[in-house]
Amino acid sequence: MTTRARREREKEERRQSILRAAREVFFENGFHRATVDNVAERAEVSKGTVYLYFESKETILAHLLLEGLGELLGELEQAYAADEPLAADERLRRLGRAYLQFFQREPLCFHFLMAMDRGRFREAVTPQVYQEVLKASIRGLDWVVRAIEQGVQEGQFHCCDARQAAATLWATLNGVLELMNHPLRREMVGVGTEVLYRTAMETVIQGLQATGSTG
Amino acid sequence: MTTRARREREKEERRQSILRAAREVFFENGFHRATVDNVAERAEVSKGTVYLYFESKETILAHLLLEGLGELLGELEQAYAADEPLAADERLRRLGRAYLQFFQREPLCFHFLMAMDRGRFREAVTPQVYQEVLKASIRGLDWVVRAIEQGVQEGQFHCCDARQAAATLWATLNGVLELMNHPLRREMVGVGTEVLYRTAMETVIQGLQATGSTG
DNA sequence: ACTATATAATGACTGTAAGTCAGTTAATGA
DNA sequence: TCATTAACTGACTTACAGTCATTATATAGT
Repeated sequence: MTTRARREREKEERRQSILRAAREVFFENGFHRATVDNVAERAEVSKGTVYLYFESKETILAHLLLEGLGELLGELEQAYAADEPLAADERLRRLGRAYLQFFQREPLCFHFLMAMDRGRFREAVTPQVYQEVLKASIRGLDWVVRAIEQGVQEGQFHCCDARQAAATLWATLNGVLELMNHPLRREMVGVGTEVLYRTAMETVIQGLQATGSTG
Repeated sequence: MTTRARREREKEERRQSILRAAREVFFENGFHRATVDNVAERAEVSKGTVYLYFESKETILAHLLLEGLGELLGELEQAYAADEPLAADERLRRLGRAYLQFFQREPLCFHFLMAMDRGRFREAVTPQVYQEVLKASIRGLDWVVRAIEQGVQEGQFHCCDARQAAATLWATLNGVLELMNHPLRREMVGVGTEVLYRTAMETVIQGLQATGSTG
């Protein structure tokens, strides 16, 4: 009975084609202007079918985010690893840059990641999906934690708690991305994303290197 | 013709009472679950009247945000000023704390401030209102810039561009607030808002104090 | 006091889009 | 071939933002 296997494969393909359609439609029109009917049309299925595969419009976006986070994790791993042995601060720079570049490339992911905790989304997405997103975030943060722990062992960093320090860096990068997301905000700071990113990164790294550091 | 003046005062009172009603309803049910009918009912007017005073549901929220930002600016001013002369780092700590406490007290404001740049809101709010929010943000940031400039002059801080450094601190605090906004994220970092705030603040301050600082 | 005019307020109505479900179609296996 | 199950459909329901023709109220002139 190999039919079962084929059936499942076909279902997975449908699912993927709906996700692909959604990615296109959400990207073209923005999430809130895109309709589920648009997605259904693009995927060449009926609206009912879309709801057979996903519980809500927000859930579709959540699964796009999960795909994206999987990719990001791979890129963070690559950034962490290196042919030659690396100093901890250099590892952090590489991780930070990978993070920044990923979300500049995938603005949908960033938007949803940031909006996930809020009203409409928090309610529309099942706890399982939410947990998966968190798990991915934690795995991402772990690369930063690891780099910082290396720095502490090598005597380059002086923070008490590597996880807190990692969270600080993470919060900073998110803040920078959020701040730089809109042209008017950018104007307000009077400097481009790249420059602010570098400033923020170096400031935090130097904070970690300072003796008597708190984190 | 003093009637004109009274008329205008009455209109302003209506407006305020709608805003008050909206604040209550949005706070109780969350913005996305609250309906404009709810707001109208609470304010004891019809829905049509609400739309006579505000262009959209989002615009109401935007005006609540503007009210809040006005308050925040006052508190930042208070935090900056002091009876005795203060060191720059202490000024930054006071500003940061005021910022944190304000948004912990007014989660609606924080949510909207963060969501403002995104789809639905960006489109629903007129450029004027958006500009006003930005102007308030800039005025807030200016206090931080001022404190950092003081630190540079006193030789405590070593950054090239005070505005960039201020933006870094600002981004960091926003990131911390965002991160700590949800219980599950908090669990992920394994530490409370207060502790992460302090870590982040001290890390950035030490980064500014480090010689050869970038920002 | 009476009436014309302007201003403010109303709520039934419209439009849109998410989400549902009774019914249809297609595939599988006996 | 036919019965059974799984997959799919799209017209329908529901909910809510936003509109606008109509009604009510206040003001000013006579």
